[in-house]
Amino acid sequence: MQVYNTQSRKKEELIPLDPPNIRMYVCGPTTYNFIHLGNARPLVFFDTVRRYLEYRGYKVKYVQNFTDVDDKIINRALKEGEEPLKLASRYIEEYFKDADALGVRRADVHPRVSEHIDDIIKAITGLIAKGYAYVVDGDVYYRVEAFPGYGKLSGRTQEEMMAGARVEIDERKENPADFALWKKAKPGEPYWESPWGKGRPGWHIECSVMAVKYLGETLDIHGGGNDLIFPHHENELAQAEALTGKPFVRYWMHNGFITVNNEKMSKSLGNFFLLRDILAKFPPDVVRFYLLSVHYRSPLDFDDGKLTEAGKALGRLKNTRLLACEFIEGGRELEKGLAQDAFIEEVKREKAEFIAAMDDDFNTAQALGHLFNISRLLNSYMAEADKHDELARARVREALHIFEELGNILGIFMEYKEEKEDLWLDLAGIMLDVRQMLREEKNFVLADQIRNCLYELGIVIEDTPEKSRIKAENAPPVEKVMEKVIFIRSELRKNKDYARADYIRDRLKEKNILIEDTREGARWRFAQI
RNA sequence: GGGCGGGUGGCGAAGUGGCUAACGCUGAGGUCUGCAAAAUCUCCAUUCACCGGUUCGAAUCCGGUCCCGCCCUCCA
Repeated sequence: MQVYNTQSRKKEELIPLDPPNIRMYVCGPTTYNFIHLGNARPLVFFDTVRRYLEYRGYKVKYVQNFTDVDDKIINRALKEGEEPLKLASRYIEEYFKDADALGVRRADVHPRVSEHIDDIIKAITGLIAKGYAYVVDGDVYYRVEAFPGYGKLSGRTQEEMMAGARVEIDERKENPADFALWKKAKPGEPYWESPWGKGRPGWHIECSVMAVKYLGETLDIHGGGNDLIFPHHENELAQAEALTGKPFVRYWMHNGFITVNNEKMSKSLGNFFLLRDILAKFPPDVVRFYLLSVHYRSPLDFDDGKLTEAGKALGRLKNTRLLACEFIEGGRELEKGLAQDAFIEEVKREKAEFIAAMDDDFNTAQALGHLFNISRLLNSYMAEADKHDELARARVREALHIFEELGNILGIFMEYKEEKEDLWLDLAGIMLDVRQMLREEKNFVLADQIRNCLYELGIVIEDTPEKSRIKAENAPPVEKVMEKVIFIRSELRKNKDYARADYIRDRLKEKNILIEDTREGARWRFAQI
């Protein structure tokens, strides 16, 4: 496998320190708000990396931190009159709601800064002892000059950084590039006791400490957004290597930014999208699919139109899955080997190419292309094949198995909570049955009226030789569906088709719905039990 | 100012020396269908920002020009 390493700026063969183990650390959010789309990209991408590495036989230990001690949290807590740590922990819970929705698996460890203050103090003490840090009036700074490799990740020299530096110069620092390991607490701020007085950790030290604590002195993969390269990861590296004397990370991976109308997403521009708001408009699998449809190192532009398009594209894949499931329904499992033929061979070729694409620096966009190819192969095969042929079913079963296996690496085949029990489906089913009767007696006018009624509710009917199927993006409210049912029944009565009108009434009764005909029209209610 | 990355069809987006430049969306036509929908088939870039160069051969390598994004400040 090839992995692009930010530090060397080229793709390198992935060789873990201790195969088959892979130790992976990804920087998690600072929890002072709901996460936004920009947070979602690394989440989904590195979750996919993890799934793929596991698929390839690696044993992955995955750690993702929460920064729950930070100036932004303190400021926000101050405004809202809440305890900073409580606020942070509240948003950690909210974080999990969003991440779960996107199908992001929980990390093996989710360490929090607030629970590692002792480790951090120990690390800072060690850095001071080794001459890599110094104390100034309750603050502790990292001595950049003492670490010769400083700048090797972001690829810049200290002189270069000086050139365009906009950092205000703190006269107490030995060198303007020195950064805080420990910050003295101002009045009213939360603090922990330390050898240097009351204070809290600086921004970068927590990751070095927690990564080493849970994964060892050398990680295989360390990931995060592009913007973390400098200063965050540069500083993490400087701290960790100064302390351990070992290489901190073998492969640095960074994802590109999300833009909105080709502008960086930022609060000042007012083009900030909370994941929560997006998930209110689009299903989570569509969001996940969209994030993976562009190579992770490229910028990804966001707008509703693009997500709508992604929804259609993903719909193709999901439809294939549905068709294939229908095709193999009820069939027996055939022995392997029997099913081999040119079709299966082609599917396997696409699978091999999918894997080749993922092996090449996790090229999810290209991998998706091969998934679409399998989709087309399957659809074509099913269109030609006889679903009563056991052999054909066995082949479809095998192809579907491959299709789902690959889709699950990307995490785009989410199982929605079962809607089978939903009342609207029963109601639509009754309508469908009535429509079928009407079609059989060639009453297409009314049959089409039923289809249109359902369509207005967002329910699509597709007729096949065997049966008709119902699809809906979102479950329509029962009241709306009942409105249509009553309307159709009244049309039937107008046509003096009382048998069918009664049929509807009887079927509804089975579902505990009573119809009462009045002079003004019918009304309905749930039967008392 | 310094550093990094990028400009591919109507749109999105892969491809980094040689197969017909993937794949998705959109559009056109055909098959299927009572009609639809879904599915399927065919078509839609002689061309990869521009100009030079290297090479038998370049979207892909080199040089230059123009444009865009990101980092250098909290940020995923």
